Amino acid sequence: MPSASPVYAFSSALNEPDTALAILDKALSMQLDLGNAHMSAASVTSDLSISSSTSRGARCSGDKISATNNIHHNLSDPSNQLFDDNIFVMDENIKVEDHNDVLMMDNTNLNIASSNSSNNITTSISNSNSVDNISNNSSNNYLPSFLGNDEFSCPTTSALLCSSVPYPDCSMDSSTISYRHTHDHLTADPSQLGDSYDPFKCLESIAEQSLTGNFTTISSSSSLSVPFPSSMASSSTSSSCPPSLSSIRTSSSPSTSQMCLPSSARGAPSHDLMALNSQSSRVERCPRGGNSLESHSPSDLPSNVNSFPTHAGNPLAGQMRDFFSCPRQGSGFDHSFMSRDPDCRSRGRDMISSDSISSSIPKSSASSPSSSPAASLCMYSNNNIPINTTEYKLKSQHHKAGSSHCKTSPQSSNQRETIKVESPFNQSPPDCQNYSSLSCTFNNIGGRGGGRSVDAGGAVGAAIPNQGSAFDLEDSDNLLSWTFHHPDHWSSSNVLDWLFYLAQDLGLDMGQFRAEKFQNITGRQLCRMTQEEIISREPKFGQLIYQKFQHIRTGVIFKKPMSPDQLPENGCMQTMIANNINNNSGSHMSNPYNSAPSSATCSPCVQPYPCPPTPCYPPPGMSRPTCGGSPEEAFFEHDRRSNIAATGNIDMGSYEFDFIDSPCINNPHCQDPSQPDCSMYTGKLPTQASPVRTPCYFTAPPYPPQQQQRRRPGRPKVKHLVEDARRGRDKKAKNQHLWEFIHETLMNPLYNPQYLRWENQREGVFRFVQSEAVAQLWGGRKNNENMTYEKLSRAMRHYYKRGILERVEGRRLVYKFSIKAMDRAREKKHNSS
DNA sequence: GTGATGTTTCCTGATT
DNA sequence: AAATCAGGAAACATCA
Repeated sequence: MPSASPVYAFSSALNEPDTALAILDKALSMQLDLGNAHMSAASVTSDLSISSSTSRGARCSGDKISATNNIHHNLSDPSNQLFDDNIFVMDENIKVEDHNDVLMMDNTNLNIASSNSSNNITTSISNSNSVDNISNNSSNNYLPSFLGNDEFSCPTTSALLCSSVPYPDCSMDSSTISYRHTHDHLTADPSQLGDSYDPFKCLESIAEQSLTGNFTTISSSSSLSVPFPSSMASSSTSSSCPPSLSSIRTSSSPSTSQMCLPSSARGAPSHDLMALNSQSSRVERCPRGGNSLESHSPSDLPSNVNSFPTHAGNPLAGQMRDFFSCPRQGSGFDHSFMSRDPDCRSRGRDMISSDSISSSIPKSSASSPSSSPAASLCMYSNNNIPINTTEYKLKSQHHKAGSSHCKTSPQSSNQRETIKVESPFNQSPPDCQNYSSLSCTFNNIGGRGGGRSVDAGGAVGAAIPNQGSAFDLEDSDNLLSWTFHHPDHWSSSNVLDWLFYLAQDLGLDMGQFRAEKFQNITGRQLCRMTQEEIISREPKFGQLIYQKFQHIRTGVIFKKPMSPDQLPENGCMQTMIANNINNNSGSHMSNPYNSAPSSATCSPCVQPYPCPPTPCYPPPGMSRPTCGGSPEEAFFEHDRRSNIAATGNIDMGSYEFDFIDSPCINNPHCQDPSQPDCSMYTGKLPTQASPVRTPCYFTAPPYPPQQQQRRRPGRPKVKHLVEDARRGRDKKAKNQHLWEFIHETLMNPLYNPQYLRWENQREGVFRFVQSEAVAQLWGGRKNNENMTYEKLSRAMRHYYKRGILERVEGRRLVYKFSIKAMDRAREKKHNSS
């Protein structure tokens, strides 16, 4: 513990609402990532300050963990007088996105708790009522080292600079810190700034440093503890709101919870979900869902709600990501793996397999399956334009049928016939391989634009993200990626997602859950593992894992595709999902795989059945003309559906064909003209006596492995397949050159230093910090979800010849812009400004 | 339609 | 062992 109470740079400033908001505004306008600093500041100030940061500060960090820890820290320090009885704890999962310069705050679990005793300080990290337990909880990886836990992420550079919070283990060195040469107050060692320290100037300087590229790198290896000028330090104020702020009492603990709103928010309904932004936006009831902001007392918090920081950002869409800082590596346990932040996890994923990259970065916000409180934050710009409201649903509050967005579905989903197909995996584990080419879709009710609920092995239902296409879901970090594939086709990351999903659903103690033992296990491998083997990896929960996995393996249920007349008029998937949920209001909620099995057989391909590429996988008993589109047609359908999902015009009544999982794709065997016709398909179902028609297609098992034709080198021909894909794409973004994108990303404090960082900006030397994450960003820019660092790096290497990049010998992931490229980048920036 | 340019995809092999 | 690097080859995307 630090010997003296830290004086927080922003604390006193935040005690003056106008000043606080001004600072925050400034930070926001600069798109500045304050990292932990702001939250730290917010957390140690009074409720008044928190109310400011509720709307503004979250943008800066999203790292509630440090806030909590700082609260803990301060409460533990009897000399600290900064607290009174009204402490608001900003929970994690706060994301703020910046759309058109207007703040949008968006959080899955905005828990505003208050307490008048330290023991009730909410921490949904560990769900502990005891503050002391927080630091002792082994599952909490994020505590500052001065609390006795080494797993703590250092603040960002800007946070270090602008915060006087002592981070003993977070040093600045020449590779991480650049100061703008001309700023006097930053040219010196920050620790020597003393009374000259000015948070405004600090912010300004950092922003300029980040955005202008006019740097001088200096070396400093000292740990940073910027002394705050005594003149600015002051103790916290009372719990009551100052005249300039109105007060909102939160629902769960009205006696103590109080949230001070900027005066502009006065009159807003106290129990409605709000976004607070006193200066650039107003607060109103959300028009769509009517969800309420729920304030939760500590006891209200689900035990597992914050087991992982939820990455709710959407970098692929060019939006701000949340600023969760990854836990630091290197203490014997790979916390990047534990982290549900895909950025943090990407390292772990990299170690797992490159084929799991597609889910490294979410494309859409989606609540964690276990997230309980719904939150829908609505922000309005000054011109009353609603800003990209994102909703997170309560389990019981999905899109209501008949809402303005959905017409009522005439057919409730539970009336659909379901078919239970005994999984061919229900045999002893070694048999799994015999059916390895099974390509089934688990994605059969939601379709594009709809979420899904899943059952992690018959556990419980899950909240369904209401937005995003199926592909979004797969890509997102909502732990549902495994639902897209048959267990035997799970990648190692699918396995991890399932494990974490299971853990969350069952409320397993993450501190004891050794999911990392399955880090390199694919679904097939898991399929082959005996109970003993699983238990040997995970002694505590191994049996449970085994049982749940067997449940999934053997309990695959497919639903019959709906005929057109069963579809909602406008094909609103949300309606269907809502109905599905509403009609499954029992304890087992809307589980597409858990419906009562039916003896009904799958009807022949109901058009517009998206058939798999033929001649490989027509559903058994189906003729090619009905079902068999060419691979190109199938691709068109796929692409068309993607577009539909993107536009919200959802075409209904079809299964999703799992292209990703299709063993046909890139499988020379499949394109063998000698392959039997679809109807002749010989793959066997476990119950061959009563073959059923399902969207689950079989092909001859690849075992014993056949001699596969070697693929010809080069990019495969997919002529005419991308016509649809072209539509609607942002040409400008799409045509951006890779090197320009890289440079732009480097200049963006949202991604630098988290994804990319300068090694020497003046020289143009930079390094990939999270190579796959950058690749995904690039892929997002180009609407190419299959982008990998491997491919990106190939494109980068082409630049060597063209004189855009220069080789940096001996250093992995390090590249260097040529002078020519740097000049061009400068020129471009100059022209654009 | 064509060619140029800039990737993208896949590959083999080497290096770290 | 896996990630990364290097670079060939070919296909694709876009633009002029």
